[in-house]
Amino acid sequence: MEKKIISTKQIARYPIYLKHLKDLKAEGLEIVPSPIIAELMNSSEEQVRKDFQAISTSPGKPRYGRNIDDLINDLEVFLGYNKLKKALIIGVGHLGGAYMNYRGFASFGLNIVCGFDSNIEKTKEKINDKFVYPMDLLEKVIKEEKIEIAILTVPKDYALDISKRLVNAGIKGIWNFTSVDLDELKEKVAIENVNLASSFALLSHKINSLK
Amino acid sequence: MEKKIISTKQIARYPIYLKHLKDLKAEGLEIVPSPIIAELMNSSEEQVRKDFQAISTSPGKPRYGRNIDDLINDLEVFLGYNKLKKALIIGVGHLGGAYMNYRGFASFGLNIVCGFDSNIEKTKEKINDKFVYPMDLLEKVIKEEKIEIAILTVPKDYALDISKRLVNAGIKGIWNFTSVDLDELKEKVAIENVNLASSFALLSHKINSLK
DNA sequence: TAGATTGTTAATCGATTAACAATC
DNA sequence: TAGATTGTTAATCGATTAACAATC
Repeated sequence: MEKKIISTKQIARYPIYLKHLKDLKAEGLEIVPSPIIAELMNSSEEQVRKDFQAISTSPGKPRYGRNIDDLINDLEVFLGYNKLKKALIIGVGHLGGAYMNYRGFASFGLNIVCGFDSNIEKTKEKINDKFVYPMDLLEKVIKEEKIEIAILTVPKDYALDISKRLVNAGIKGIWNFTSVDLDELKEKVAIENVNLASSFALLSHKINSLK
Repeated sequence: MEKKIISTKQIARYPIYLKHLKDLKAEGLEIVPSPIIAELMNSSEEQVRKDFQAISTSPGKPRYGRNIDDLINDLEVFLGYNKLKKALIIGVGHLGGAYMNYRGFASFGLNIVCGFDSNIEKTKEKINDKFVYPMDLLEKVIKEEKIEIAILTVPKDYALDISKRLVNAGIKGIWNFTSVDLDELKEKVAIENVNLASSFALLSHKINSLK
């Protein structure tokens, strides 16, 4: 089987497909034709078909569409939701604390093992049943627990130094919620930036366009 | 002057340019040539020039580059950071609460006026000096305070109904942190989605590619 | 069979990259 | 003047959209 090249735009769409498919399944649907999905995605049936072809293990059936269970399974396998991954949260401030409590990560197969914070006061009580450790235990915990992913929610002055420690300790991916540029590490670790400033710029521009 | 078409990708880049330019200014730089910026952005000098040309009010100078203060000012005007905009946070849970406390919004020109929550207990004390009001005051506050932007951090079952109320009350833009599809409202209001599932899918894919 | 939906191949569109003349 | 950087125009690249034959 030939491996298809999958663009970042496609990858960003797959979780949205999955959400819609689960909704349709909950409504009792068993077979989904691409025009139905295109409608929900505000896209075209051609794009839906190409996207599904790229990740599906079985072909669609002309005149019917695709089996919804197969498709959900293919998407979950592609997205890795079926494989459990251990993660930790670095910086248990307002945002980090919110993510300690967020239940939605479990649906990605993401298991938040614990948090880390440089403030000793924060390490004195559990959040959502998870320990918050002091920073000097970082390397030890990553290695012993075989943690793969770090959710980075620290103040920006600490972001780069801590990221280097994460890489050296064996972290495979950094989900970067700071505004700091970590690109110098991207040969050694997967980095995904969540940039509120970019997102807000898009909102502003849309507001101005609507006027 | 002819208006240039600016793509969403460009718009997402502008806040990142601004950050780098402010860093360079802090280091004492007064003139920036595009190769320097391209290096920081991990992009090409051609792209940098095109991006700046699209939003700048003055041309660059061959052999010198561009004046850093002019550029910062042009970017801030384009991004609307110089215009104060009132916003409110709907749903003061973990994430909404974190955003009530987040200081970074001020740099976008965003003034978080207050929060709203359906839980009466939450309305009894201020967060970061801001009131949390019960939901039945929503329309009144939006109109009296002339609020433009809503930051939506409610549980997903409430997202669509509340969004309709926001639109009817005159909100211009919804920054949607829920996983709910609000596209049916997009003719009436600007909507920008922050989708953690898509972002995480990109991280996972990068991790798998590095292996 | 007829027709809806599939998958493939070709055309279009848009963004990035390259080439190069203009200029301080 | 020489040369670095600009802005413009052309070429390339990639993703989306369109066209259409295949098929259940």
